[in-house]
Amino acid sequence: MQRSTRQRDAIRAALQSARRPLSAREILADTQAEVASIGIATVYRTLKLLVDAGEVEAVPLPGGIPHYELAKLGHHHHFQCTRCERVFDVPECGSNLKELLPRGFTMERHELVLYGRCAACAG
Amino acid sequence: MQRSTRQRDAIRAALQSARRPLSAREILADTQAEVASIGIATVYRTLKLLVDAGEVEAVPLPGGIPHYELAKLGHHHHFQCTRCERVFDVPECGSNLKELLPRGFTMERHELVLYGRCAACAG
DNA sequence: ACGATATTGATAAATCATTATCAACATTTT
DNA sequence: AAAATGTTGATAATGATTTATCAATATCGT
Repeated sequence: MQRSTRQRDAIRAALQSARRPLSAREILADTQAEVASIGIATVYRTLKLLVDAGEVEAVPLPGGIPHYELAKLGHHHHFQCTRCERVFDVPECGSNLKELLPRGFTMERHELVLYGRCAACAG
Repeated sequence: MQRSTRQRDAIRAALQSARRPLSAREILADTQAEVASIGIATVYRTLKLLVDAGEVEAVPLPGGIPHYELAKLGHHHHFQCTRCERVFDVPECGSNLKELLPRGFTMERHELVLYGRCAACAG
């Protein structure tokens, strides 16, 4: 049976309050304020648990490590700051991507990642 | 001074005839027809050379390894087949992505990758 | 509170793409 | 052709993320 632990609560809370996708290391850093002894293994284990439960989704990034965010945010895309490397959510792009496909190809999903400077790093 | 070798010619030829981005391993496999003894180190070394020379561009993929294609193909996007993993080019999407940015963010570039079945795998 | 057992944390190990090493070899220059 | 040196290929090493191990600990049902 699955148990409720301070570590798991802290990881869920970190994902909820960040309002942006976090890497495993970011989650570790954020949760250490709540559970000082937490280790990286627990972060990875819990992320796997939450992803398998459908509570969290992995965000794959071109040339980067996966980030994680709460599932059920609706379809949207991501922005990664080229200076601080943080990832942010941006709204869906709306264009009809299926029109781009060569004949005979079928589309299941798409990933769009914008790169640039976030507000904090733009100055 | 830089020398012309069978290996380098084979790698250039593979990238030219593929007409789609290739991974290092795909390039190795394709060039072994021409130079049976070619090794993976030579593929990586030559790719680095060609990228530095501006002749080839690396295509970063979400959750995947970089693929390589000839530079100066103009702006476009990519499609990766979820079955055979091959990557294909698709035209630029055209929508105004800057509209998606939060206030204060600036955009430098973007990566769009479509996923699905290619014509050969769709059946 | 107790017992059963799920979970944790430190760290060793696994994974895997990429790079470094270096003797053998190929190419270019003389 | 011979010398000089750039290149190759096998493989060891690297680097970085992720997973496995296992004794110690925390949680939950009784």
